Amino acid sequence: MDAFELFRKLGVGAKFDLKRFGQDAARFKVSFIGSEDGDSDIGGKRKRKEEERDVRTKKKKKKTKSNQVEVKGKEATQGTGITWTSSLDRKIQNLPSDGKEKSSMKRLKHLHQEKVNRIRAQNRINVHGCDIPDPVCTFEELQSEYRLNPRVLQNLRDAGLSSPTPIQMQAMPLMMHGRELLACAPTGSGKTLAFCLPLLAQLQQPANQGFRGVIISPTRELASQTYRELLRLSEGVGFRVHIIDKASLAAKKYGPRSNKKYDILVSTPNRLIFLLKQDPPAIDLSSVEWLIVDESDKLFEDGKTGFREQLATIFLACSGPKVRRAFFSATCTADVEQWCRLNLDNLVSVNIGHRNTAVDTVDQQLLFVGTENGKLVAMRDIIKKGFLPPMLVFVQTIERARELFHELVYEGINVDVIHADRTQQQRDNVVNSFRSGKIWVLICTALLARGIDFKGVNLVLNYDFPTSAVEYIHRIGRTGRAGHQGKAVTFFTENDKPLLRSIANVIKQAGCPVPDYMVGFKKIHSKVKRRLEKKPPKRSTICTTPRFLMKTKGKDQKKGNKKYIYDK
DNA sequence: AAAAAAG
Repeated sequence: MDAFELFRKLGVGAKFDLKRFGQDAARFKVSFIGSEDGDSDIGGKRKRKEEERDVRTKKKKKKTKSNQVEVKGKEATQGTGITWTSSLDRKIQNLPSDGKEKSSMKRLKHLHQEKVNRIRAQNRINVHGCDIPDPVCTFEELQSEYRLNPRVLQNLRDAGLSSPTPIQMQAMPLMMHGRELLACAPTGSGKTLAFCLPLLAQLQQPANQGFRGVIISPTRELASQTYRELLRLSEGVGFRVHIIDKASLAAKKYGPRSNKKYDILVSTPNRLIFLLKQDPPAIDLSSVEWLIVDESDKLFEDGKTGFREQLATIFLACSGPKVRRAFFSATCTADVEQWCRLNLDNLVSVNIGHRNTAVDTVDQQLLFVGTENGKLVAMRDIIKKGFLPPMLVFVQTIERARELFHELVYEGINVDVIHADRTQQQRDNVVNSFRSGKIWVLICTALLARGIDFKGVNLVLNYDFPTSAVEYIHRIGRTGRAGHQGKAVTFFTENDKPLLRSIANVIKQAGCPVPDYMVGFKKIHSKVKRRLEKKPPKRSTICTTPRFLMKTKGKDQKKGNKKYIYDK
């Protein structure tokens, strides 16, 4: 038996008290997000934050105490058989033998810690928090250590996945220990699997008590992608995974008189809220054990029409005593981190590599195109020179997406466009055609900027300059996924100067060359930055057809004509 | 500015 094996044997025995944990969390939660009077403002006023901090300190003390108590028997882990390695200390203390053996145990422990540190360093895993379980190095460990259904493991192999990515190595054991976490890992590095696998492992098997896992995504396209991923993973295991496609139909399916025969729900926020707000509520989330917020920084977006309030409503609806929360994204704002530190229970944060950086598998270029009209010229140039499809083209607004589509549709290439103003049917069709290669060039808004995993996108073209470095990172993350190579070209004009510096820095940090003068630009004030995110620079219309050739439609031509001002 | 419920 090698040292590591011996260590593991010694570590077995201490059980993690989920039940007790859950009750604490329940009390914790009520005092945190809102209250009975229906205040659902996440992380609202400073005053409340102060109170919360007090509660938190008290709770921390309590936790430490309960951690030392080894709970055995029925109520211990509710059958998850989780090992809690921190018990090794106690075992060493209690060893009846002489000091010699004791010190050799200590040496073993030290060696083990060194090994763990090495694994984390090699995989650029940075962790923050108390009592963090060791990373796993193989998917098989999920079966041996955490009782993952062997069929799921088989499904993994069938999908050609052989070993976990860094985020999976660390996030999976954390979730298996029921730890609330904030995870930040690059685009295309396997975050979806990092929460889907432990979710399936923790739920163990189908149960007829309503939804126990909920995953929230910012777009329907991402929700449906995650849904399909879950279906594939859980094939043959019997979990009932659902997605809300028609809110009105769903009301009947999940309402108070339903049979509760479902396990996992994937949804966008508003559809879920629509169900929650019915009287009586058309869905019950009180049995939820895991609430996973994908693209968490996006869903934390504040403001009158932001997602944040919606998320708060959902948090409150997950009122069960066992609810655990996990946040995943490629980018993380100080805001989200602050909220998690204050509101999550004994938070662990996991970062893979440096936060808010672009992947280095994308060859990134900035291209000066002079004026708005220069973009169209440069775009046609790319097409004329020949490019390797599929290509994704990002623009800033729905209107501009439409305009660019009209300009390119006659170029003899297979081009289509997707944005939130298209029907669900159209959106689904477009995504499917792009996936199957029927469309070579897909023009899109921020709708496709996050999370979407198209295999083998060869070029991401930022036709319009992104409004922030974060948006840039997500857009170009549609290519260069899972270690593959990708390319991104970003057009810029004189108008885009304010944000040029911050995006040039992202590019430089990822190891791609940028002209020195850009990085030398003055840093813009954060106030200006925020304003740019909300109000990107005004761009003239995308159109090359002289006005006298334009068809006018109906009586509204005065309004219509205004759109077609010829860009000089 | 985009996204998110139907209709």
